Amino acid sequence: MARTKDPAVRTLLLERAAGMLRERRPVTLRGLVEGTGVSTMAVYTYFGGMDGLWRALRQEGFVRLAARLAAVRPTSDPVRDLAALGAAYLENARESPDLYRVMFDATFDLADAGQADATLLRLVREVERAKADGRFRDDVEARDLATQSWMIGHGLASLVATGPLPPQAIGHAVPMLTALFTAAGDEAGRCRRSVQRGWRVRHSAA
Amino acid sequence: MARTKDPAVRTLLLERAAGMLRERRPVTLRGLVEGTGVSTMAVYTYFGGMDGLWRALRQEGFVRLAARLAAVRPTSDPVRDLAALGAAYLENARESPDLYRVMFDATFDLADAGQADATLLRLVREVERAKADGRFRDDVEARDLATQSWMIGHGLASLVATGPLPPQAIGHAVPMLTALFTAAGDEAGRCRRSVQRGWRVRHSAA
DNA sequence: TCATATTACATAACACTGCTATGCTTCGCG
DNA sequence: CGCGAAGCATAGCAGTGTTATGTAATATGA
Repeated sequence: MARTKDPAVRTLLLERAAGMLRERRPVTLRGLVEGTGVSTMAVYTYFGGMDGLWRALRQEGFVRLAARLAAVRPTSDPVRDLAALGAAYLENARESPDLYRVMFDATFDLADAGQADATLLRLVREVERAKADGRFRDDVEARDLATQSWMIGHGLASLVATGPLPPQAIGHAVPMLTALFTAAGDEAGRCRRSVQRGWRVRHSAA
Repeated sequence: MARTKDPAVRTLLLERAAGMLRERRPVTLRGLVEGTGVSTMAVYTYFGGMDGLWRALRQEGFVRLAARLAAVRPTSDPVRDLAALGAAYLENARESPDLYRVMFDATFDLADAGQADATLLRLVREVERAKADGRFRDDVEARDLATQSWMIGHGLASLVATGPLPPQAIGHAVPMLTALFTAAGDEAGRCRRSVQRGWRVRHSAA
């Protein structure tokens, strides 16, 4: 029909926006396109406006998060893997706290809800695997326990990313997840070892 | 020295800003003073600018939260009271979710940190009372357990206020707090009953 | 008591924001 | 081919927070 869009411009703008976010510079329309050679209108042709850019940025954040969770290789210990997923979640939030805040500050879009649901599904699967292994009681609703794990992760990530809690407070995740999984039926000592092992994988190098 | 400030104007603006926030209207400088008879400069003489207004609004939010927590009358069961504090916290967040978001969205100020610390102190005291009653183990750090309770409350309040989780998800607090307090040493059945009792006080009427 | 200085406040302008209207250019497709 | 639709640059508009300037009111010291 007519001149076609260049996908490179889209990723360029997205990358640049993420960079400005990381450097704590205000992400503004004119500041975004400055120096790139493209005009302010590009933001409208590719994102439909600044709202669309923020939406795309949130989606990008969820994609990165999903990649992080996918990189957690399952072992023979599903409870360990649950803790490893939590560690990956928090590591991701700690590395780009501003992006994390963008993901959860604005009121949720339907597209965001889908992305968030996909990441939650990863946790649900792991809980189900733990149930199949007899680690959790049969009456434990996988989705409930996954949601509760998420809430712990988000509460921690949010309070650290926003400022009220110092970064080292992330360590609170270990006893909290242990308490949650033990209450779900796992044997206390074994649970603690599993959680600590899953946690260390991600947080020992840092 | 000169003309003196009228404190009524300050509270008027603050009240009006809270109202606009509640009605989900954008809180803007000109929109704030429109119809009040006062000029835009009033915001600068009383708050030093919009940033100051937001700061005052956050502080107001913490004052309301503190009042809510103070309204929780201690009983002979400190674990029940801990749950009641959590319920009050979440009730407050649910009643004015936008104010809650304002309190925790922006990066923390020192003044906000002080306010937040004061509310946390209420939890610490309650945990210490439970320890004195022998409900929790002696090696439990009161401040740690209080912080963890807060994280659960905030994670829940944040995810509900922002949108990813539906309001009924607030019920997750009961099993989570039970798991946390049980892990701290409280006897499982008794803990569950205490938490449920403390929770019901606030959430049965709603 | 009264002059003075200081403060509150109103008006208007400024720099910035996101956005849109208007052309021009460019290329896909019949 | 050529026509028309889409990308895209320019400029302008409405809105934002902020600041400069002038004026009126009033606490304070003599």
